[in-house]
Amino acid sequence: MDVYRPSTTHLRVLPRRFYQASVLSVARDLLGTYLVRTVATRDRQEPGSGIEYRLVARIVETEAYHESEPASHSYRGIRPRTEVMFGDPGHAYVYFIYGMHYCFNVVCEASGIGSAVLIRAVEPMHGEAVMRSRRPAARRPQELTNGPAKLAQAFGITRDRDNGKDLVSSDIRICAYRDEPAHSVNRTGRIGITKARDLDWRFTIAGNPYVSKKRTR
DNA sequence: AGAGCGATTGCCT
DNA sequence: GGCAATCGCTCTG
Repeated sequence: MDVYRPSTTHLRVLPRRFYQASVLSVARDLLGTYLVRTVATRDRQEPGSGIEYRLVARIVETEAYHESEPASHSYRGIRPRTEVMFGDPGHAYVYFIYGMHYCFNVVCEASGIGSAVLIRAVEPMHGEAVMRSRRPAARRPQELTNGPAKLAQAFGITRDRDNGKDLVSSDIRICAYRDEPAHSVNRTGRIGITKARDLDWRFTIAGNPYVSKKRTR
């Protein structure tokens, strides 16, 4: 049996309207879509000749955040850091946490409403070699991308470089795959937060080995 | 101005 | 399971 590896040519970029919906439905619907980073390099032998490669991974775990609940960065209103959460849907919100990690989010709902979906885990499909080189601490394949800061590292996502980027047209995009198989969704409480613990706003693809480990606490 | 802490990870026992 | 790393953001005074 062949390894399941979607062809890059059969990935189509999700349109703006996909993101202009309730944060909970977007968080659920992002499962089974593909995070794609296109990297342009320069050929050493022939300067000027364009070479590019792609990092592709399937989204398997998400969490919703909304201005109406205190666990969200947007709860305190518009600030320099949270400005993009209140901006147009379909853009990247990247924040810096614990003095050393970045996390990648997708802005959704209408402009003016502060909401975003945190991408917590993805399953690599293309470009594993590059991801491994960026994640030397990873012992097992799952450790490449089974956590929000891990996948940001694997994809080279940082605040300076990527915060505010348009996911419809920039070098970071999210795509649907034509022949993506159906999956079942689990819904649980969010990980690592202390506020609004009662909300089941975390979505995972049931049984996927790249779903992040749940830590006690 | 300063304290306290966070949507995490990796190393140690 | 415990805990250090490391700094931007928020709140308090």
